[in-house]
Amino acid sequence: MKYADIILPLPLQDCFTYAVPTDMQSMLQVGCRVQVPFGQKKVYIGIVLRMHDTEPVNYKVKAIMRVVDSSPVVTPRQLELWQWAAEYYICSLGEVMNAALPAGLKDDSFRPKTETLVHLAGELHADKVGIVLNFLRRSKPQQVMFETYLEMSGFGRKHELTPVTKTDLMRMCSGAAYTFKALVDKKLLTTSEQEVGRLADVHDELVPLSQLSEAQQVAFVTLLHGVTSSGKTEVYMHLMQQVIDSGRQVLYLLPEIALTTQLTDRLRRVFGARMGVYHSKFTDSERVEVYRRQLGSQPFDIILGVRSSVFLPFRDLGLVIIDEEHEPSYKQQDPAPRYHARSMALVLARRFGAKTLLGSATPSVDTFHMARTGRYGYVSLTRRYRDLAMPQIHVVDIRRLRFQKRMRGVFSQQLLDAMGEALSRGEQVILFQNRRGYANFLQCRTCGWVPRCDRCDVSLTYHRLHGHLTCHYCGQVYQVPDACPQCEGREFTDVGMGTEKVEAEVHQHFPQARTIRMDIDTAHTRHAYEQIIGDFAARRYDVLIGTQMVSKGLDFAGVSVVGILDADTMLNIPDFRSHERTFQVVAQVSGRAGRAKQGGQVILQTRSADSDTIAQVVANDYEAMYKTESEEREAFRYPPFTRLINVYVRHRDAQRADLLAGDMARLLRAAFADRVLGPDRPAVARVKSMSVRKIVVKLEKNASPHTVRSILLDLQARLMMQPSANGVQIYYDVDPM
DNA sequence: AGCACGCCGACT
DNA sequence: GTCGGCGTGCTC
Repeated sequence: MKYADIILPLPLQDCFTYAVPTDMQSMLQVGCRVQVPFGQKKVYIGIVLRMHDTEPVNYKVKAIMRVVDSSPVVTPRQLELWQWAAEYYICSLGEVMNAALPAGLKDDSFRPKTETLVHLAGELHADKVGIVLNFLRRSKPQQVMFETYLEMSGFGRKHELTPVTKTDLMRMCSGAAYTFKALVDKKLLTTSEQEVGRLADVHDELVPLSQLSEAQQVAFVTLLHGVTSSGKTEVYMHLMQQVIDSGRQVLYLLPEIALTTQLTDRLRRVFGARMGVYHSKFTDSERVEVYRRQLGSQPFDIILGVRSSVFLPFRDLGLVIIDEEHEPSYKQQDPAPRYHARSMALVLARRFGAKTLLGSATPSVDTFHMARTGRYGYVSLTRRYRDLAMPQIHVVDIRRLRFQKRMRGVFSQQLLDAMGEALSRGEQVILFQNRRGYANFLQCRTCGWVPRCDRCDVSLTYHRLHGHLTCHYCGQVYQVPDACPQCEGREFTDVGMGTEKVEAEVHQHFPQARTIRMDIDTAHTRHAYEQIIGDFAARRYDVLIGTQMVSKGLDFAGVSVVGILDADTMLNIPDFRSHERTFQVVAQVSGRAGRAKQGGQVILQTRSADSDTIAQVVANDYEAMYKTESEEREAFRYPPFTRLINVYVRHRDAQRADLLAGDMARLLRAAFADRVLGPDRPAVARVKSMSVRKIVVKLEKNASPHTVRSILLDLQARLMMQPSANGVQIYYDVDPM
């Protein structure tokens, strides 16, 4: 075993082969981290993928500098999953490594957290302490600190002194660091370092699970289609208990935004310290600790985590729960690997022979299709927990109202009336508007000019609060121009409406109402997000105005009215899933109403009042939505009847992007015939100064991912051989969302 | 992804 | 005459 193939955390297709120095040969194992030189001066931490004796030809191998681990940090099972992901999502193993390992395992920066313990110097006998105190008389701070230490350690009261941490000591006597140092220098106190975990200790008392209804007992495998509040979490907890009792592990996946303290606390009360939480908002060191703990002999029985927790090491996984399985945020968008945690979790579960449970009130058409065609089991929980009434949805045709000039800003009279009544009864209101900012964009009154981003093909969003314009694609901030660059006009109108403008209009109609906004601008951190939710739940606000964020499983007992200001923004997105999305979002947002005792009402404003989707949402008829959607998708060959791969061609120069995308499409057509669509300009055709073109490939469901990958990479290589292909970037999005 | 090598504009 | 712009090509 003189050579090792190493995965480096880079977007490079191949592994790199290094020589294993003789002294390392006995200790090196597949899955261990190694430190290797790369290029002229770079040093990387890589993962051993394979060990062998085949001497590479054509280049001189470099040697491994250091073996970081004495035992693997990536198990053979994980490596298999990495390879599956790289193949299926057409990316490099290095990119998968980047997604799979917390940063602390990639850059060698992780140090176990230690704390300093303070002890009485060994040679200092009890009878000498009085002398010492006398001796310290001249320095009051030193005397105080020493006395504090004696007090805290139980000196004179106990035989065995209690360990005192330096942090606690300093806090108790509010002493200075140099005072402490003086005591150590005088050999009165000594210190030692002790490793401590960052993971908070949990000693909660565990509450037994309540008896489950009959329907819940049946739900063991498969798609759990349960309306909001039907008690899905109870079912999950019951199954989790069974699985951990049998000694196997559970992975409970949640979309980022749904991982709230509410849910964590609830699970924590039942499972206590047997559950670990893996969340991107935790510090990297905390994530490293969870990761390492899963490798060790005492792993958590349950991992509650977000997308990336599918990459954690598991010893014996018995159950995977994918909650809110329809959530698009399970799909990683930008840096490769563009993986879908739901698909990865299904693969992971299959490899372990673990049961999988997909839960949603509004399942994805893809998952529902699998259930309908008998490949997944199906359990429906139709009764709302404690038989809460489903909210009533009233559709308001704002197209007609606008035509009749009967809209009052963003509000219909009907919505204003409902809000007014609710507020006067002391109830709360949620307004949903899937757009941040104040106005959608600004427009010159005279010539119609619209400020756009320099680097992206989008109009800029006006944020009145900060008085500036931002690009929601690259984040670039712009000042509002004094005059229109086209006609020198000085007046601008704001077109469209975002959450900020909605809030301003609420103030106009209800000056006394206390309002709060929730979108990425106001809830950028987990803390800010939970603060808003907490404040609203505690009734410190009357009206919550938000984007998608407000739709996620939050329980607000005081809400009786939900207003959806403009359902069309979602409905008209040019994407084959836009109707499914609209149904899901409206259903989820509506679920926020009627948690109150008397059942709430939803006012849905739309310009497409006669569309099928709106009718289906109003009737709460998921099956009808599924039927329309699946017929349409079967006819036009979209998922779940095909598998899509988006091929993106990117170039600094727009014309070259067009040209090369055309070339790529021709190559693709030669291989995949009429399964190829495009090239097209995506909705945003230029991002960060790069022009983007999109080609869609629709493949049969049974097409081998391996074959598809090799064909695509082969075509890509052929494209890159053209001299004109200089500077082009090709990337793939498999199963795009 | 980095980083070095390499060939063309504004400066001590 | 150089310093440095970022185009292009390689990294075991």
